[in-house]
Amino acid sequence: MSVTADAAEPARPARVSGIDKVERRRIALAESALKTLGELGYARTSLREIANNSEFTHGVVHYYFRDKIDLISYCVRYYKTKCAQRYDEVVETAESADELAVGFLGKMTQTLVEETAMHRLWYDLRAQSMFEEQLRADVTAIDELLEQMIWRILTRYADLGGGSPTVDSPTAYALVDGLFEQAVVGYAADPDKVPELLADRVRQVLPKLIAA
Amino acid sequence: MSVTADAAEPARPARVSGIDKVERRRIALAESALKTLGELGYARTSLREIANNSEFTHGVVHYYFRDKIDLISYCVRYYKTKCAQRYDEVVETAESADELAVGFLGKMTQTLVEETAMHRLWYDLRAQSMFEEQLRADVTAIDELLEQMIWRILTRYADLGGGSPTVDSPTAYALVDGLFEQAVVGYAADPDKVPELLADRVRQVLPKLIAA
DNA sequence: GACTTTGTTTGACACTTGTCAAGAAATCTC
DNA sequence: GAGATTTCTTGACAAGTGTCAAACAAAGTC
Repeated sequence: MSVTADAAEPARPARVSGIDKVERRRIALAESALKTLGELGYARTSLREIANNSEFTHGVVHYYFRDKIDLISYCVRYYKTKCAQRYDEVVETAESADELAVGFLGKMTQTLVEETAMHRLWYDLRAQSMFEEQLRADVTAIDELLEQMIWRILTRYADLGGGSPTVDSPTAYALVDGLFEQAVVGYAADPDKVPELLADRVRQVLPKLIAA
Repeated sequence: MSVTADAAEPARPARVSGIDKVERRRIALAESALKTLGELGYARTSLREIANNSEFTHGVVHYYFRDKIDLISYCVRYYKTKCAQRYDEVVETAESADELAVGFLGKMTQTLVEETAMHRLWYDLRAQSMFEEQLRADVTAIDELLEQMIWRILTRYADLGGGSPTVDSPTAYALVDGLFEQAVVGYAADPDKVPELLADRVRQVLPKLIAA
């Protein structure tokens, strides 16, 4: 799936390198926008603020994106491609249930700490999607992606342990996501001990979701 | 605990009925504001919009609340008092684990359907609290309240079943909350079947959280 | 009934927002 | 290098925001 947004397309000749350049600009703008969005949240982020925190002017933003929703939507889709395969390596290399659990928990706490802003933004945007239908499609797409990710981990974990999951995929995702969101919210208020607590809790819960 | 907000207090003589009236106005404004907030979400709700959807003018809002944050904060605290004892009756009257589970699930799906807007708002505000420190104290207070609520249910459920919980209180809350938030988000996109799915999933998970 | 306090309306302020358009600058094409 | 095209800057617009203050109405006090 392409991350190309159907933005305002100024009549452009068939020049491939030019299209690439446009796409690179869009990505650069999206990355800058994501940084600002992650810090300020959806509500307090304006196009001008995004432009100020970037090397571009606010006019450029409107040149590459039709409007604000178009930009945010593009950002969300771009972001999606980054968090999809976060745990894939762990899933593939682990040779025992324990090893998988440890690797998973490690990556989980790592991304909690290192990409807090992105996770904050994700939960913000998911909440916004309940009020703004235009965000809904992109948000549910990411949600499905994350659900599949958790499901891959859980089924592999069950396989390695010689068992099988006792909950379905959406349930497993909701449970793990509940723990993770709790950690993200708690981390914003006071980072101390939150990663360890998250790891402990997920470690406690995982075995309850499979049976021999 | 009082829901009195430390708003702008115009020098007021010791007239008790007057204080009550002020408090009643605040509550009326808060209720009106909550209705608008629940529909539009935090980001898109302005003081004027709140005033328009009420019987008051926008000046009155500022007369009873110092500023926007003061109003929202008051609303959140007021809201808290309403969801605290939602399941208390069920917990007290249930005489078997099954009866408790059925009652709990019933109330849960009921509030999901009947108070969708409030739940949407709650998840929105919790996300906002990650960006706005002024909301944090009120949000964590509610989170603790909800956690205690879930814990009361789970321990009673375990008691009635002759067992005891196998997870601690924050974990239990995160798990149930994850399922509930999934339902709220899903309900906003497409209400069909969501309540039943929620009930099914919680029913599946509950037994996994206790052991004989 | 005059007077003070309390409550409400109205209109204004300074500011930010998204959006756009006109033109300058850079880049490409021949 | 001339001319066409793409990219970017700048400034403006209308609309909406939170906040506030002055005028007005209501109610309570003596």
